[in-house]
Amino acid sequence: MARHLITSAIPYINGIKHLGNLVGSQLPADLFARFQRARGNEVMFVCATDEHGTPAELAAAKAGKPVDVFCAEMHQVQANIARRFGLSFDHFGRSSSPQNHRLTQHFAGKLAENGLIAEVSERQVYSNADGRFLPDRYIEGTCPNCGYDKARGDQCENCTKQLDPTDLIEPRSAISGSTDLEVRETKHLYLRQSALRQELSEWIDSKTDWPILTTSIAKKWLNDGEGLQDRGITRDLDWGVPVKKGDQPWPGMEGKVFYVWFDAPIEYIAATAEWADANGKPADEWRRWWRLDEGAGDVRYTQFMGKDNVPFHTLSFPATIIGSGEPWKLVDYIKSFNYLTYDGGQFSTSQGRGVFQDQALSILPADYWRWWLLSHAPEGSDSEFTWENFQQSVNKDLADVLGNFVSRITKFCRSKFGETIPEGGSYGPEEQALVQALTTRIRAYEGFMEAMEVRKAANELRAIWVLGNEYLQSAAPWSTFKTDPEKAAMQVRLGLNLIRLYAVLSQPFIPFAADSMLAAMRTDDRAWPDDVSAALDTLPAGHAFDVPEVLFAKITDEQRDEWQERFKGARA
RNA sequence: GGGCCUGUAGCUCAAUGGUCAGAGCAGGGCGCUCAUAACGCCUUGGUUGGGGGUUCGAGUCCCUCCGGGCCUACCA
Repeated sequence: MARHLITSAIPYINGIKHLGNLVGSQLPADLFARFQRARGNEVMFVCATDEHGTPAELAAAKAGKPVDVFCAEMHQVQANIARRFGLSFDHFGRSSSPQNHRLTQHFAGKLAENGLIAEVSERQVYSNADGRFLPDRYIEGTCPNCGYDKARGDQCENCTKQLDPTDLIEPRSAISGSTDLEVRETKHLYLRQSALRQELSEWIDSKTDWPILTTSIAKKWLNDGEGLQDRGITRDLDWGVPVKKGDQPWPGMEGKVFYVWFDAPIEYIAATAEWADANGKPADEWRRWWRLDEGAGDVRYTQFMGKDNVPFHTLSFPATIIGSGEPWKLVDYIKSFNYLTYDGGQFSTSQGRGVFQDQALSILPADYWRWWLLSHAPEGSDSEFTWENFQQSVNKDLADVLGNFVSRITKFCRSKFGETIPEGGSYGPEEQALVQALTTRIRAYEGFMEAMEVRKAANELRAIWVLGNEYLQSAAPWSTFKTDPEKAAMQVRLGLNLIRLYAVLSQPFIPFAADSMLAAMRTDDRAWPDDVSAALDTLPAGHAFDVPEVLFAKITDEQRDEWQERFKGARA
């Protein structure tokens, strides 16, 4: 039995995410996790909220709440949304957990022991009015290059010139607008990634099967300019993991915390530890997923993320792990995604453009979104959400092809044989051909799922559904019933068994509908169809079932128009 | 500016350098009547963004131009 460790990029805490965040990491990760479990493999699927950093502090302040309270609340909100989308995390943790504090401090201590931490004294902008150091992009002013008056300290959005905050004319805090700024000396820890460049480079070069999107971004950072640069891993903030060297104080670093991007990936490990603690399991239960010397030798580790996360997962986090000198599990495969765009533009949290996760769930069941998003996953390039496409795809694939199949066969059986699987008859050539066609397509489906070819897997699954309609059309039990009721009984029995088969195969994509289908067939047999012929004998003659409610109601033109209007911008 | 990705049917996408560039949707025709006016079969539709080159052979490799997107290290 294979063992799969699966992590999804951890969503930031500062608000409810839009659909792009869902399709870029959590949803495909869930698809893969569900598939591997369905195949009988052992799976550890973890995710968490990413809770540290300046934006979290500012969002909390805006909400008028202490940051820890704000994060605890938002964690619950996000956990609830994730549950309602059917995201099957074994644990949904928090990067602010005590487990992550300990592990982050542990890694920093090991890196320091190995000479991979440098203490650097630098000058940063401090805002007296805000009482905090300001990250470059939180400083605004007039661009010295083009005169644009809302240039940010890292770059001018108008002329795209790279800037240093001290270049700005009349700089002010982007938070309060205060011009009472000063440059202060402050000391920070840097992770000496440059010292690990060769090792990282060879490691990346060995990953020849990774998506181009993943490796090209990594190589750019490794080779651009002077090569991989060291990265500051501490910040002058109140909220975060206090800087410590293992469990010891770090002289000179009092009052500082680790940089969010240092502790966030470590949360993958910590979330697994949180899982063990939450379930009353001893530490070796989680360590067997992460420590090569404690049982993780046969684990395959797959990460899912949007392309913006790639540098941290291909370089910074591996540098942390390799640099620790300890046998922690490195990622085996990184599946990265492009962006989902909304009606020709970007989803925008600030402008309320596009559909947010809570809104999506408030208008349609999760499976509608799961199906559309996964079958249109932005694998090769960015993909676009439009209401027309969404309505068309969902109505056709889910309502017409799958839902109507379930409806027509169950209702036909009820009217001719009652709500019990009918007896009699045996397979002819048509049924043999169907089994053969199903087998071919199911094997292809497995291959695509194994390879995380999400769109291709969706296409194949849809083609499997279509086979059911093709069979019914040519078998025509409504005709055979008139001349040969036994044959019609066999055809109907096969059709009803297809519903269970489809539920099992479709469950990674549309888990809620799959559950409804199994419930209607009054079975909980989720055995994977390694033998298709046997799988179609699962429900025997005499087995009672229910005609289910409409599985997928269609999206009407009126609904589509209303939603299009409602979500075009300026969130209520 | 630099780097990377991308451009294939009206739309969304496929195609280890090798038959006539294929699917789904949309459009058109026919069939069926079990079904959510659903399903099935057939079918229209292409100078693969433009131009040049390498090759026996290019959607695929090279050069160049045009369009779209992303990244560029203190947002995460």
